[in-house]
Amino acid sequence: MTTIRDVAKRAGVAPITVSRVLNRSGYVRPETRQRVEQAAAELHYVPNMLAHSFRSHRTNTLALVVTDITNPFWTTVARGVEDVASMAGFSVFFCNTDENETKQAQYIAALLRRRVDGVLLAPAASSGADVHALQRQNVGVVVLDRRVEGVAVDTVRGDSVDGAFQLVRHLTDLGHRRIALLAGPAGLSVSQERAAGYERALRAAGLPLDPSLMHFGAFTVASGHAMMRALLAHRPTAIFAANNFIAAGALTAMREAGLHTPEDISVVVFDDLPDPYVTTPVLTVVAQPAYTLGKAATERLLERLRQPELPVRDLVLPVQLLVRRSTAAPAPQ
Amino acid sequence: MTTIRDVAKRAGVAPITVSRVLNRSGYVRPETRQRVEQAAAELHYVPNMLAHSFRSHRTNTLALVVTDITNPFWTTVARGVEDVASMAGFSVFFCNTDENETKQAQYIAALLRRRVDGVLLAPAASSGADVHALQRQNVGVVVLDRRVEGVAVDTVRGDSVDGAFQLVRHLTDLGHRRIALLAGPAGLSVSQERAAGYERALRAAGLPLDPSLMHFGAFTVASGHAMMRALLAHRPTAIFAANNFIAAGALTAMREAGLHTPEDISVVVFDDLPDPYVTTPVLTVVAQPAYTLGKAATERLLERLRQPELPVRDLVLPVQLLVRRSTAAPAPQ
DNA sequence: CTGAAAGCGCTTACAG
DNA sequence: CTGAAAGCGCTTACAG
Repeated sequence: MTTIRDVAKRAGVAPITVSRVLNRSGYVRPETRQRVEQAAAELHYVPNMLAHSFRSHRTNTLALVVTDITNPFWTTVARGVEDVASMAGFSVFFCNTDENETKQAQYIAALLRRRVDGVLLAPAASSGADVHALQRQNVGVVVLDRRVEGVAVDTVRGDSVDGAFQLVRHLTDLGHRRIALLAGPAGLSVSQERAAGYERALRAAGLPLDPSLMHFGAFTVASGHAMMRALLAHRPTAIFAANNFIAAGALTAMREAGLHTPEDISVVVFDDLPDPYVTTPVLTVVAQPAYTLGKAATERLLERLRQPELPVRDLVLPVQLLVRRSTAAPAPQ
Repeated sequence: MTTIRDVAKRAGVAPITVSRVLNRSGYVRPETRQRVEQAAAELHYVPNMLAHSFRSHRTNTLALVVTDITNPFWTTVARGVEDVASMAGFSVFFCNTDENETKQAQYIAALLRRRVDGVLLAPAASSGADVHALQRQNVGVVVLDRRVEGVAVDTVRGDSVDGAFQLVRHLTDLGHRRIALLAGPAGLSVSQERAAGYERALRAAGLPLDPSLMHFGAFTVASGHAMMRALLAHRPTAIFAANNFIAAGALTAMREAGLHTPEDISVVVFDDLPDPYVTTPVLTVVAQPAYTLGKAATERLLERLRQPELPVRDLVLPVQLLVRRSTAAPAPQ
């Protein structure tokens, strides 16, 4: 394996000069630079980034920790992250926690051992412990999609309260009075905020909160299915699903019960499903700018790596209501 | 930052003994082991994996290079990879090439600098150059989904010829005679093999090959849309889409032209769309065992890292035909 | 603009 | 079962 010393020898310079050329650090005479570059090329020199990182305390590595890599929302976020990172010369570890705190803690521990420069974290729980562990070791952190308690940390997320409010107001405007909420885990800020938007819209329409219509579960197809089944006896005329996978499960449960949308029950959803999956978009949704979210979060993280003293910022991105034919006025009683 | 020396000092042993305890390498007296473990815990010692990797020439890192992280097929493969890798103590870099050879070469170069132990590669082109570059530096390689020319390398993939044959035979059995092929890039083995299965099924039914019904493009929604538009003038009664995204584009083009499936045109597709996206599965598809594919490929890679002299193997996984209501007999002329 | 020396934090290769 | 010495391939911190 050829090393920086071999290159230096062939170019007739000291190793440190080769290092300066390769990293564009410090001044090198153009003539010298060229000799070094030629020597490196001739020897097919492959820099050992491990040695570089070990010595310089910089790995040029980020990690993206998400809760479900199977969800197109996160896949799209991942593309935004990947594009910005690779453009800046960073590689990205992807970690999938399945909304599991233990898995998350294990990943964070592994990332600390690997000395990643920064982490983009979609937290599986609202505890700030893992974020704190990272910050204590000087790892940059940006929290995605959800908020975390007890630590000062950059956050980039969509506007859950407003998105939920818009969706549910659309239903109340259509005349619905029995609107159910199918939310994610009760402990997550996104669930709470989407529930808050739901409640605000009901109040604005002068409707009472009915606890039998409000369900918390998980952001999965299975949970959406289970919540919808439990709900059917309470005869809602419309449902608000707090994410796309919950909606998918709920729709399956409706179909199994012989119910159609919007004739029997109107459906609105937080999070769109991208193009390839739905050739005919049906669901009324609030679309989050997922790619932009990944991009903005990564840019913020890189910024923070350059300037660690930057004041913490909570960036809330606007969401967009897309009305489609899954909603209609309720059937007359 | 506490180091292995600090731990050694506190435990009253030499650094190498700490190393042996932490890596479970070599014999250590249980008593000594315990003292070391306690010291490490008390000091909140975080091993520096960079130093470890640098010295031992082992990074415990893999990379998964795919062509489109947005496609649920690859997402599911990724889960299989991630699960096996993390269980074995490996972290995974995810790289997305967008079927772009240049991007792929850049990623491979970066992975070489990072000294990953192994790479799972879904090649963007049939050239074996990048595989060869990895092998030359003693990086383990398993090729996914597609074959590559001119190098001996492990391969794990679905049975494209048979899957295509089954789908198209299903159409010929229904009585279709004008069956179109919407394939991916002409240069990829998957495209060629799916075209070969298509041709074999037509021959088996005594049908001629009609070049005006055979189109090659890309594995994208846009390409499927464009190919379908070009095709409409030729009045096929059925189409075989070589992947799910091509099908999605084709269906949109059909809808824009006022055509329905299966009344106007029957549709069969290589690759399923997973649960959440289609509450009512409609398309007749061949489903690949994507999770198993990722799992099997990663297991094979880890095996090869342990035994580099293993003979090369081409593992072809069976696929499964799922008949659904996107297919019917052609309308009488 | 360039270089000699030291050292990052581990593991390898011996030795006992 | 345990340890002293050397070294992995770079960059840091000086020096000139």
